[in-house]
Amino acid sequence: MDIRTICLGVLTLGDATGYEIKKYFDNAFNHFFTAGYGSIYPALAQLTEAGLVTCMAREQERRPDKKVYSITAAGRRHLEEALTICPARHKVRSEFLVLMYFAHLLSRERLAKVIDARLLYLEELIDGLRACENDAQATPGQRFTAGFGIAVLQAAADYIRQNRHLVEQAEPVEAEVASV
Amino acid sequence: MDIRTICLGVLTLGDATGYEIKKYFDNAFNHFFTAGYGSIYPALAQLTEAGLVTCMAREQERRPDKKVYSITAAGRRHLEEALTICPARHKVRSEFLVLMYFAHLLSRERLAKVIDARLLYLEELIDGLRACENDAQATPGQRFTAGFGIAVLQAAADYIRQNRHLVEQAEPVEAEVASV
DNA sequence: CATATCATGTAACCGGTTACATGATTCC
DNA sequence: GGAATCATGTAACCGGTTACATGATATG
Repeated sequence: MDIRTICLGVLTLGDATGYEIKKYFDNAFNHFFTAGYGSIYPALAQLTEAGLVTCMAREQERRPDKKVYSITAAGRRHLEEALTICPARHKVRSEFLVLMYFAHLLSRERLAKVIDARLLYLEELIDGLRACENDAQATPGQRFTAGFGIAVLQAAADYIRQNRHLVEQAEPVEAEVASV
Repeated sequence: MDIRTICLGVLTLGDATGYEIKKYFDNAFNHFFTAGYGSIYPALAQLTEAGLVTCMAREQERRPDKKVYSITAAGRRHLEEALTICPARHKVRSEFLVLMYFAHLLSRERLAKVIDARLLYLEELIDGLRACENDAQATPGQRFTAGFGIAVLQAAADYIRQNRHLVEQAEPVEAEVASV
């Protein structure tokens, strides 16, 4: 599944500009999918070319024209097809956990800093998700994914707090200069 | 942080071949970092060229020569530096959660199948991690990351079981043909 | 006065994935 | 007999990231 498909999905929730779609990635999808303007604008251009969305330019003074995209009937069909055949993977790429795995190669300061920063960030994310979950307007899917994020991120934070001693109490390796 | 750095890290745990390093990615790193041969072998070649590892070829009959890699002193220094300056991100890319977010666009069958498959896979992963966690030989970092995986994946599985009704009980959208 | 928001886009780059190529041995 | 394991590698591809380009308005 690529970013095009997700843009199409967002447009089923209402017409939107690229700028507005980006906000979905920053807010709702924050904890499970990311995309920058460098992906979204080209995706929208490709969708337009393929006839899966239409674009209405609204002139604005002293600003780039606002381009409001709408999904077409062909776009809806395409989206349903895509959501039916795409694999349902869940991929994690965690430099944080790599650092924990090799914790014995890090200085105590670095280790503590990395862990503290991670905990701080997790709390931020969780706070953001609570707002989504409590939104009365949210669809079931939106509530489910927000709740999922809260549950999983909270479990991560709890685990880190309760087990950081495992890596922090171990002796850091002194780059083979320890003896002699 | 790229795959080169992780290969270097694995080699601090003992000499290894590319094939053996792949096993780390498949077992220990499974839940937080992936890499295929197409990434590992070129990484090892680049590390060798940079003098960060050395390579001893062991001849084998009727098989490609086994190449055993060892980290050098320069490699250790490079690794420590890399682990000190690299960002500690944790990135998720979940097609599964995208599907849940747009659950109302999926058929009931598809939705149930996706959820069941995810639960099954989560249990598999957790079982694999328990073996790592209980390994008496494991370093603190290895135990920490395995425990982390168990905690987080278990939380995910529990959440899905307890809340799948949120998305499964909602009416699927009938592609705007519902009325008329 | 500086930062955030609104608003769109392009081009180069990079790194990882996938597919291909080869082939014997051992276990079920 | 078929699948899994051992064992290494290359080349094309693709998709997402980063950096660049532009610039007014509103908020603190």
